[in-house]
Amino acid sequence: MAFGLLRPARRKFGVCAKSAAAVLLCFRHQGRAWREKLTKKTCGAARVADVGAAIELNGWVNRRRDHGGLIFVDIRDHEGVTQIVFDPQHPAFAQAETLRHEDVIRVHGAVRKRPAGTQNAKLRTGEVEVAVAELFIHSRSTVPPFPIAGDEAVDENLRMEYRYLDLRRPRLQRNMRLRHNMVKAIRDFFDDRGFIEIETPMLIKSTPEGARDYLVPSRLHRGTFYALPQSPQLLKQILMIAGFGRYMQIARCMRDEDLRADRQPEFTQLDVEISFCTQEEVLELMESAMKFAWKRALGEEIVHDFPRLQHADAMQRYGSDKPDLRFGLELREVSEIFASSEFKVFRAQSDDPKGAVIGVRYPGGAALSRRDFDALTEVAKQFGGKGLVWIALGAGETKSSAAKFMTEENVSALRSALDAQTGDALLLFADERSAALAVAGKMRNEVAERCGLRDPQRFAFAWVTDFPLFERDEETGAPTPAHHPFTAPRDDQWDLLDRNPLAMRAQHYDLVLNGWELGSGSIRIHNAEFQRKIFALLGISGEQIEDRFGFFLRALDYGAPPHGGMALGIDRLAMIAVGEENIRDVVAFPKNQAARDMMMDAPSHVPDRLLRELSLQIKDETGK
RNA sequence: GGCGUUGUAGCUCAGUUGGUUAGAGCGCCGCCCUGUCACGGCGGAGGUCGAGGGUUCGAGUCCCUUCAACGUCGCCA
Repeated sequence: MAFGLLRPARRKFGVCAKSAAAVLLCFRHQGRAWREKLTKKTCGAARVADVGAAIELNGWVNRRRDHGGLIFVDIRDHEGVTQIVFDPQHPAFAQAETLRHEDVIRVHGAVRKRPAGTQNAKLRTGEVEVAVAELFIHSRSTVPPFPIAGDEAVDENLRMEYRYLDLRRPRLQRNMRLRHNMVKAIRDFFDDRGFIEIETPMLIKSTPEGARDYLVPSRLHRGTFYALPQSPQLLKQILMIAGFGRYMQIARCMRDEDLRADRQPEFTQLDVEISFCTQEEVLELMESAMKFAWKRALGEEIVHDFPRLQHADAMQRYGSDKPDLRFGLELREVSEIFASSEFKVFRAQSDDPKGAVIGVRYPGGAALSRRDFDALTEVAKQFGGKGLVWIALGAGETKSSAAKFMTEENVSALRSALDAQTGDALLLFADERSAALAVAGKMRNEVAERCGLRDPQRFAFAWVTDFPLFERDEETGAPTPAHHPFTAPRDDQWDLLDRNPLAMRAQHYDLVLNGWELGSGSIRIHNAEFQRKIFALLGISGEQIEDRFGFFLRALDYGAPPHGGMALGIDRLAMIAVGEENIRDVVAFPKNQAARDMMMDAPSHVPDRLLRELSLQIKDETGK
């Protein structure tokens, strides 16, 4: 153990009198002229054209190759890696022998061409190297808990606890840079088109609907709370009323809900709002913004218009309001095939107008074993299904979990309905129509995943339009907003509000990318009277309306322009663009699944003094 | 809150039907090495097998409880 203590202590004072003397010696040797020509460069900069130049490099020790008589060190910074060479005759050699991973150094030296045959094509700087004249050690690193130089898999616990080290690694360096480029492109795009970025407050009023609010207790008004914004929705509408016309913001939003791979409690939205606009204008603008960002940040030209699907159409064809259009495998309703079937479960759904039998094709699925299909059935149950019936269209024979009930006519009708070929399998789901579509839609994605059809290098954007204005609350049966209560219905449908609100279509649109919902937008209600009617329909009393939304309704009373806009999840956008499957990999300091910051260890207890100032008292930490 | 996966050296992992002293690669430490670039060679240190309990002559391995991370359902207007 004594040795273990001695060693770091010695290294900590590595910049000793002896090496300082060596530095002086070095400068005397090189002469003043050389020193004056010294230019500072990044570690990704040196090229053959720089040969002979005197340069300064600062960075981390990425790798060290000690040949005893000759030491190579790869020095790394945000721009790249350069090989530096220590010659045994040089005074800095002894110091170079003490360098370890992640030590931070500065070197002065001469760029020189590498000897023939020793160039490294993997490095941008690989044709040259720097012959070190002087070494200065800015700081030493203890041995990192995981390797920094590569991108090998590391436990998420460790990565988040040592986030600054994880961020040093190539993958997150690349991800954060690409995210920046994308956001920069978006800002430039909107700036060019006359939008201005306006910041909206983080401390706002809690409004009842939607996600759970993060609350901030007020010291000056004890017993009351600010809420952190779930989105700047009402503020941006008020900015339209305030006459700003074209607003955008890269806005932080907070929602206190459970996390997922694509959800963090705080996240970033591209928030856009425009006065005097139509839905069509918003779609065209946002589509152009995406194309511009893709070109600038990824160098990829998206030439085709984004496909547009009506909500009902998306549900019927893909069983989802965020269909993944990288592949086909459309769902087909095959209810009528079972109209006179012996198969009671399917016939019941076929006969019931609310029921349906939905089929999905599984390319090459006939090769699956019974056991595989059993496992697939379990997956279907996890997706909320009652199960599934499978038909394997083998070359020799057709097998099925419902072979007893399946006639040859049934099979051939299904086969043609689903455009299936020999070697495919068919998966059938019978349930209430919306439930059957939902399960089949999830299974469609699952099948595509298994067939390798979800290529992360492909980007399939799509618009989903004509959402219903309201959905039926599953518990109470009452109408509840499909989007939010400020969404305008189609202009020709206001008369339905009193008669049949659930039939109303909204001027509401979603942008979808590779099966992820990137964001939603709508044309908003700009008439206080209509807005009051919507609140009333949602069962909010007059008193509550005044208490929660009074400020907003008053604003609407002073001449509100027609307006609409959209909000896009920047984190998700970046995640998909860089090909990650987890949002944490495009966020510098993410929270874990339990919403903890593992690096800072937040949230944490606070001193009683702070609580007293806020008139707060913790009653029971277990929350029971 | 429910369900699932994972947890063995600093890291990534292996560990057979329960059986002697728990292994490998990388990293780390020491010595050697003048053209490497995942440098190489020789030697060495390093383990609460997530934690607790149980079954057993004997548990990394079987059972129960629990903790953590991740995924997912609920939730996310």
